[in-house]
Amino acid sequence: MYHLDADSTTPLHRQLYEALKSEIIQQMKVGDKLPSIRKISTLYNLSKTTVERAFAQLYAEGYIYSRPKSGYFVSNFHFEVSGAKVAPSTPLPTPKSYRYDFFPAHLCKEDFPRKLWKRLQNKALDDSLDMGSYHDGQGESILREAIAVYLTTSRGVVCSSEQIIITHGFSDAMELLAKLVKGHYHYFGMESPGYHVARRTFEAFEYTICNIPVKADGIDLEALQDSQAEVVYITPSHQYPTGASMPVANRLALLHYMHKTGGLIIEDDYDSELTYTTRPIPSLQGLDQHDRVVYMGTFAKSLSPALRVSYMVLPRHLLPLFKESYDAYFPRVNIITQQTLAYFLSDGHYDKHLRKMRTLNRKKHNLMLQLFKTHLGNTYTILTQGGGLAILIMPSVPFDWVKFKTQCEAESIKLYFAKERSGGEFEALRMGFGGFSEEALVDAVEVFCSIWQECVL
Amino acid sequence: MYHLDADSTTPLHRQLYEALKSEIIQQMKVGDKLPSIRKISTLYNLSKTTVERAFAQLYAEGYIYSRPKSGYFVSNFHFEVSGAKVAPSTPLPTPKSYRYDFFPAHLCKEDFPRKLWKRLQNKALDDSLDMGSYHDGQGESILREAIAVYLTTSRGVVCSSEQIIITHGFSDAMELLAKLVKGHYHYFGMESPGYHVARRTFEAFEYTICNIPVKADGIDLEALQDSQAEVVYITPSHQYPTGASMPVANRLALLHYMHKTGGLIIEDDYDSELTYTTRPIPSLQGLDQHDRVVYMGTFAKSLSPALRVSYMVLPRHLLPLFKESYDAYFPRVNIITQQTLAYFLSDGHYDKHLRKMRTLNRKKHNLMLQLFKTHLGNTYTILTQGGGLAILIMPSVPFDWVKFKTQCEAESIKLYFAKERSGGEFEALRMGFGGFSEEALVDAVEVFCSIWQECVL
DNA sequence: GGGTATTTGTCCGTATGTATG
DNA sequence: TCATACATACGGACAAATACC
Repeated sequence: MYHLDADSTTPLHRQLYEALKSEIIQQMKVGDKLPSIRKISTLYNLSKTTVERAFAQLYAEGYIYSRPKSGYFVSNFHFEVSGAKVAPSTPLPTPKSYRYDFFPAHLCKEDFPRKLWKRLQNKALDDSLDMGSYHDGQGESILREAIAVYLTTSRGVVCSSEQIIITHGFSDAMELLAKLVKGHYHYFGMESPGYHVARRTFEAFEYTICNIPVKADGIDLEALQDSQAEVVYITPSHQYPTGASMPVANRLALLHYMHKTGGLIIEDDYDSELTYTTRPIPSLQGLDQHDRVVYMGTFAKSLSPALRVSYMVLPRHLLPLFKESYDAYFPRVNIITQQTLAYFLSDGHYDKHLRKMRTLNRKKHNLMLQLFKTHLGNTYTILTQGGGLAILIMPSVPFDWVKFKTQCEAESIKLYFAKERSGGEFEALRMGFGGFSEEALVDAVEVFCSIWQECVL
Repeated sequence: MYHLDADSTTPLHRQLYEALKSEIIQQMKVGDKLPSIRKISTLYNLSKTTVERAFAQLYAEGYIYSRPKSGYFVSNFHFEVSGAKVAPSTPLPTPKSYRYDFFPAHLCKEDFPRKLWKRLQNKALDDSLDMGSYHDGQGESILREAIAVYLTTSRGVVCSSEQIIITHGFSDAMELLAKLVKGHYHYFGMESPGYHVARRTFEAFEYTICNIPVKADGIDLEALQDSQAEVVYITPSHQYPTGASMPVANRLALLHYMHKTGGLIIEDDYDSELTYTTRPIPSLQGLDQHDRVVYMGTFAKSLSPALRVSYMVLPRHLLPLFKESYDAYFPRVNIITQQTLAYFLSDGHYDKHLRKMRTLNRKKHNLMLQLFKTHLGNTYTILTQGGGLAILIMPSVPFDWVKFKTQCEAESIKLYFAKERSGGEFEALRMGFGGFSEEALVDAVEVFCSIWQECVL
């Protein structure tokens, strides 16, 4: 006899379903006949449909089966009653939040064009944007067109929109590429030191990694030619993390070599928009005459890392392969975002925004340099400057790294190291300035510098 | 002698830079000395800084180098003059657009809650959302909380927010998982027939694929146990594409087997929200007592495929592995979208929307069934119904498939086949109704039916 | 063992309160 | 405020299986 409450908020058929289910699990055996619908309906004073509905649900889930005009019976299943519950998982570490976070790729939240973006995204959602369909997996063509125009005029990239693929970040683009040329290439040349995300992506797809040293003028071409690398990843404008810029001579030599060997160059142009002393250096892709370059760019550094939009420009000869293999129906970025960004670009807002960001960040960049000069005397060397969102710095005198790390942790300063040697000895710090306002930057750097001074031996 | 136009919109230093660059490339040799800054400035009546700036840019790009107090000289580079231009790429096929597209996963564009979404996304962008930072790579915690609540109450999934990962689509989730458990498992069990995207993802990561046949009650458990599969992908609520529902008995047996062997079950609950005859069947994950299930869900079928938001619920024992390996700073979905969706869920809009969508789609589902009955007589068999966004149909009489395909193409009808045999013989059609309005559906199905009738032999 | 009354699942139309727009 | 839509619940009609005489 079950207890059914007509006044409850849970409907009667639901209550009956639960009651029957637990009875079936606990009391009944396979093949047992359930009371007929009519019996239950009269017994509990319910409508037949109500009972019917409870039965239908039990049937749909496979607890019972019906023999028409005969009755419902318990299906053939066995519920484990053994107590063994889910193993208690090891407690997860909660990420600490820091007072001063020198993350080398943060932007200042005030610098994002909120109001404008709001207007544009409202407009995007108005314009009969079809939210019911799968769109072009390569990205909205209106956005790809806008990016093609930008790249051609501002970055010297030679391309058309059909070569562009919209991705949700740099690593997404790298994964796509790694998947695309898998089987065609096996050796992946990587700047060393270089951006670990690039290395890891190709590692995951089981390419053999060739580490090529980086010199003052970028990747070492002789070492590259001595290696087996077929696909080589480079950051020619502003090498990550050393900041080296690759001169035209090397660019041309690299292009020539890759043309000769049939290899591929991945040009990661991650922060080319942010140069503070000269105009941005035109892309390597623009010098390419033999279709050997995959160009990668992003809006993370110049507009917002939270938007999650990057892009990749494929060389033309890879397009047929791409069209064959990609999922035409699965875009990698939200359509509203794509449409909004397209407006942002084609209405000329992006150019304005870039100029503004360059000025703002140049100020902070110079401010940080100034602060180091004032507070650190001659105990340090600057390795990288003149662009991006961070300055690379290392001690030029004996230095107590261990104490330094502990102290910074104690003062809630989050640091980012450019290179970590096995012995726990650190070579350089990537000091990001983008995430701070000017006042906050002064504050943070001064705390940092006072600890630094204490650790000079 | 260059022509410099002071009235032009392009700045003078830029004009000079271009002029010098082309002269260097075309006329000069390595080591040649450039005219001094002063000489040029007097010759063209320019300020020294203007000339300096042009030189600085050429220097930054590596065309020239400076010997202090001596002059600027042409760097050691060689520009290819050989004509070999970019190979003309093979012309790409432009995707045809169809008059009647029976894509089995489209929704009706009018059904997306535009106004509400606009309001919520404006609110999201107001609420001091930090667009300057990288956010939680696992997904915004507020969204994960909201999804956890929904899954627990509506889908019978037992989970907390820390188990949830926000992805930009189903295949994204599958890729993450394939990468995560790589090395731990090697054999991937796949429903056959089944969703090819799932198979392909694990193939790309070099798992060995075991195809397990599907019977009327879902995947064949005996065949599974005879195979080597360690990780098995299933769609228990509504098998893709056959529509089979897995009874409790089989669910429990599968869970037991996977517990015994230490394997993993991937439960793809892609369209569980859309059931038209019964309430949604509770998830298999909820029956799991031994932490063996990875649950996958999506907003593509119920809200919008263009939003690009799906999610995955990891079993607890995989969390430490995940935390170690994932990129903490790279969310896979735009933060504004995540925040907006979080509001949509936690304010109760999603539940309402689901009810509405269920009703709308049920109508279209029934309408399509009715139209088939009226126009096709007894020449067909329905294989799947009662849920989702498509009905599976096949001829029950001899049928001229070749003529049918040609005719449909001629009438601009886009069809989707559930299974394509090697010989070009087709077994069943997946007829999507979600993308049509009711009127459009009547129109489309009638055209379809008239062609069908002509092809009955 | 065959006819009949009864039981049974199934299908269909309908009323009511609540929530939505 | 009002009209509509929807989930819930009700009862009758039908036909097949079953039980009984």
